[in-house]
Amino acid sequence: MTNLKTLADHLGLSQATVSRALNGYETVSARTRERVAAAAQELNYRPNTAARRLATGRADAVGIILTANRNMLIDPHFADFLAGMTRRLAEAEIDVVMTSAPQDAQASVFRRYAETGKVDGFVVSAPKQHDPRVEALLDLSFPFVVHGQCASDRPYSFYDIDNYGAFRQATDLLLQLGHRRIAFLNGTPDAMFAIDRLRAYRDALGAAGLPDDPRLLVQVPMTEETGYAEMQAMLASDAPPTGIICSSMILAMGAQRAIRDVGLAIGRDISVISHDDGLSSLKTENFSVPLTVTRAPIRRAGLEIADMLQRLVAEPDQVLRHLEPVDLIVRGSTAPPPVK
Amino acid sequence: MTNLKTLADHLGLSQATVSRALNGYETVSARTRERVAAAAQELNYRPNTAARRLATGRADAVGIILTANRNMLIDPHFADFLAGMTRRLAEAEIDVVMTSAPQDAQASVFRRYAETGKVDGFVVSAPKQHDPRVEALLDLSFPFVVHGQCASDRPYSFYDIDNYGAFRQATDLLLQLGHRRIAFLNGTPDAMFAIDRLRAYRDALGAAGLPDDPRLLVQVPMTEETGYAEMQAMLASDAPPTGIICSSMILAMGAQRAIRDVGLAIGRDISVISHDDGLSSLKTENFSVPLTVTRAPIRRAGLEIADMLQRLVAEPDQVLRHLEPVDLIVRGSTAPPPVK
DNA sequence: GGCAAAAATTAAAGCGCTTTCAAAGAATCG
DNA sequence: CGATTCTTTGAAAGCGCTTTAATTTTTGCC
Repeated sequence: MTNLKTLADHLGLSQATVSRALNGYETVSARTRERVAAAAQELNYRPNTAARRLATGRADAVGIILTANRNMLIDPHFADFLAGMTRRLAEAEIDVVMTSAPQDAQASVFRRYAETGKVDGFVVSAPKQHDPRVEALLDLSFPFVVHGQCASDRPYSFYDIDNYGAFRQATDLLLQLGHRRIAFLNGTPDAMFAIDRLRAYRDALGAAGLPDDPRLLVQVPMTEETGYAEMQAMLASDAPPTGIICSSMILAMGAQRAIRDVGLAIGRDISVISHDDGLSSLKTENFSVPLTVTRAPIRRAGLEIADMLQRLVAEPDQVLRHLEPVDLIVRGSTAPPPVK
Repeated sequence: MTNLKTLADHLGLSQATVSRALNGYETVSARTRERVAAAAQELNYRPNTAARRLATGRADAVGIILTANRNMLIDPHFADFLAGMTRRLAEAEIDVVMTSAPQDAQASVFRRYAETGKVDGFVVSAPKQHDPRVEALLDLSFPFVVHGQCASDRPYSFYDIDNYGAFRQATDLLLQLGHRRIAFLNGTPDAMFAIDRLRAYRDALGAAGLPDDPRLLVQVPMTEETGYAEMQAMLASDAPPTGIICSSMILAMGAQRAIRDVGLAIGRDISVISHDDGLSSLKTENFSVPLTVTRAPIRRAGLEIADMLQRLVAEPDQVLRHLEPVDLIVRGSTAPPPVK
């Protein structure tokens, strides 16, 4: 394994010059720079990462900490997001360092990774309303971007989609079509996005002068199974909804199955709107009836957060906020409620 | 940020002693060790990762390189695997370093990561039959574990499930039940596992004296959509299969949808067997008829590979091979073919 | 040709840790 | 009690790179 010294000796130059030549400094003559590049190639020289990190203080890496047991990675949303982010960071030769820690150890692991210099920045995924990870990183004033939002007194950088706007629009659409019994199949309210979406749903109903019926609000883990079970239960009740809004495609898939099971037709007997994160593994085409969706590709979040993180690492004392607008795409799954 | 020097000065000890105390060397007196531990706690000392790496030569990290564009991460199999591996490695304080590179640059990126000392080992996912990544790592004699197998002249470490055995069993089961038109919905034959499985399928048919009908063999990307489309096509043909074997649950989901669409009943009109990787997001319970499966939880692969990698890093000159047996679990989706 | 300024190069310090080798102190023993 | 061994600590040399400050070489100009 050739190191800088070997390479420098081979060239009859000092390590300093060789280092600068390889890092593209202008103070090195063009001729030397070429010679060095050629020799580096020939001797297959690769600068040692640890040494460079120690010297520069940069890790050229960002961290992601998975929650052990509650595996985010399994969540297709997260996988899609991570894939996008990793790809973008790779372009800048920045690694993604991943580890796993149980819920209650998260904040301290974040701190350790920051303090040992393993990474230059973090992305905080799936924030809770009051998130200790965010507070810990703020205390350290360590660069990080939250994917989503939380409720902190202090300013912090985040990328989020306009959850409120999206679900307000969705609910309003069903209201305008004449629906009065609109159900909401949401994620569990520990996640901030679920809280924002619920607020939008309630505001819309309130503005239309409708009470909100607790039987029409379901906040559950976003799996196909629960979507199926909850939809089934609602359809079996005295006063089933004529329209339903789902917080994710996965839930919508379950709901769709329940609806089909009882022989109802989506877009005729019952209207369905889902939020669509544009998951590559779950296209809207999968649904027999094209779905009306609020759409915000999650992959874009990965790309954008990669960029934000880089800017933040370069210049730590700024606060970056990005609120991505969400489109409402109206397709065949929404229609006026059937006349009784 | 307190460093070793500060801590040592604070204690009135040398850096050497403090370092040894923190790393649990026996040559340090118990009393000193405690004092040091207390002071480290108090001053919130964290050893700098880069410095430690430079000094020890270990990175305490293993690498994963995603293929840009063809995103493995999206594949729920891969996500499940990675989650398991990351968790296990985290127990040993080993990081997972992820990056992304286009197909044709993969081997060279592997090399760079090995040569710069960014990681101590690799896991090679989704191996092709002739895989340049494996050859590159063998050339470097760098520790790595292949998740799956490939065809190399040289010995290498791998973890694989017994694909041949599993699909031989599955095919034999259908044959024993009396099926004669058995279809195989496989992944694309660039992946080694698909090749092994196809061989098993063909051997089983051959041993039963059956010709293999090319119309019953489909090798496609493993998505729900293609599963649906291909099953639909087969069912619409002159001589539809009475039994079908699917290489993944995702394909089986698509097939199931196609079968249901034409009004057939799984386990009565048509038998279905799928391989089940035990994905946490896709339980066999999702299927209206409990599925007969060849089962090998992919999460176990993550755990086992994490262990193998650690052993390999500790002692590089060994070759580890693990062939995980696969269970055939017979449930309601298989039955004798319907009598005409 | 001589001198100042600019360009190119180098020596050496430093990043923060581990580890070898040496030294000092304590304990053992004849 | 001095010689010997064992235990504990310390000084200092790396690990392989970057970068500051100093030095040498070139260039430009009168």
